[in-house]
Amino acid sequence: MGRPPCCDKVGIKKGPWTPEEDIILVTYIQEHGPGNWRSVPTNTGLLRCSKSCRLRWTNYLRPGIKRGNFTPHEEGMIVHLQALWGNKWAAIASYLPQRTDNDIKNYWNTHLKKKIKKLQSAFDSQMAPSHSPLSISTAGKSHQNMPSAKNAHHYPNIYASSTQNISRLLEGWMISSTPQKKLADQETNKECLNGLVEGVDFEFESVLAFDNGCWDKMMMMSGDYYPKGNDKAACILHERKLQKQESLNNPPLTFFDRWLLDESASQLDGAIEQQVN
DNA sequence: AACCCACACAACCGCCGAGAT
DNA sequence: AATCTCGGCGGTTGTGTGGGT
Repeated sequence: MGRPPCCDKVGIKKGPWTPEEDIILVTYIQEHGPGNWRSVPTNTGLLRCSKSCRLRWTNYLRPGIKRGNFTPHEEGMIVHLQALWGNKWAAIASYLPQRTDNDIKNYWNTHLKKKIKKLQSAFDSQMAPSHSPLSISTAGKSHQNMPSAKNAHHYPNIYASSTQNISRLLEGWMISSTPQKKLADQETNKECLNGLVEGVDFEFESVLAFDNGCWDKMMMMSGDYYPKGNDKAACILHERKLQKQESLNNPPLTFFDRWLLDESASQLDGAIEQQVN
């Protein structure tokens, strides 16, 4: 068979990351920028495989990641996009700034799938399946114009907050007042408004505004996509990659916008909220 | 108090594509 | 053209937590 997975190597640690490991990883990435993951375990002394380091950074330590409950609008976005594209989590995540594909995938598998199953059976009992807007999509493989992907609770109070702290520390490393930070501020505003319609709408619009390469630009500024500290050649190469991605990453939103804004979308949100209550 | 079980989610695995050699 | 390396993605698993009995 093929070569053994990198994480099967002797001496490679598995399991939950400790705060100490996180700090080592974050410190290294602060100095060298994300990328070249192969060299990370070697240079940091971390007993983790490169893949594990990359995932830890991408899903948890990367600045600007929002954790915690999904808003009804985020739920709605996920449901619509899943229906549209299937289980293309990375693509869906590209329309939900601050959420990782892993987070969305988990949320779908643990919450939304069940909710929709229930709702769908309720719909099915009342009308023909073709009228249901809630069918769990098996689409995805057939969609050629997909946007390309890029992108402790076990110690919820202590560890999650330590991760947040690391993220906050990193915000100082980021360029101040990035679009991402503005979004975080908007989110804070929204939370302050505590469910007021204005606040929710504000966030919703900001989500829809993530078009025309905003995401890529944001990621560049956050340092996730841009090879900070790497040599010039790597940067040029990266620019080329970005240009190439940009042409793939920005599907026309007009259809999607209309979908999200049409009546069925609000019906769905209502249905979901009803199901939650 | 002890056990069981469902849940939530972090982390891993396997596969794939792109780029380099 | 073939092979290798790296990084990304989606599916799945492992494990701690909390609620119920």
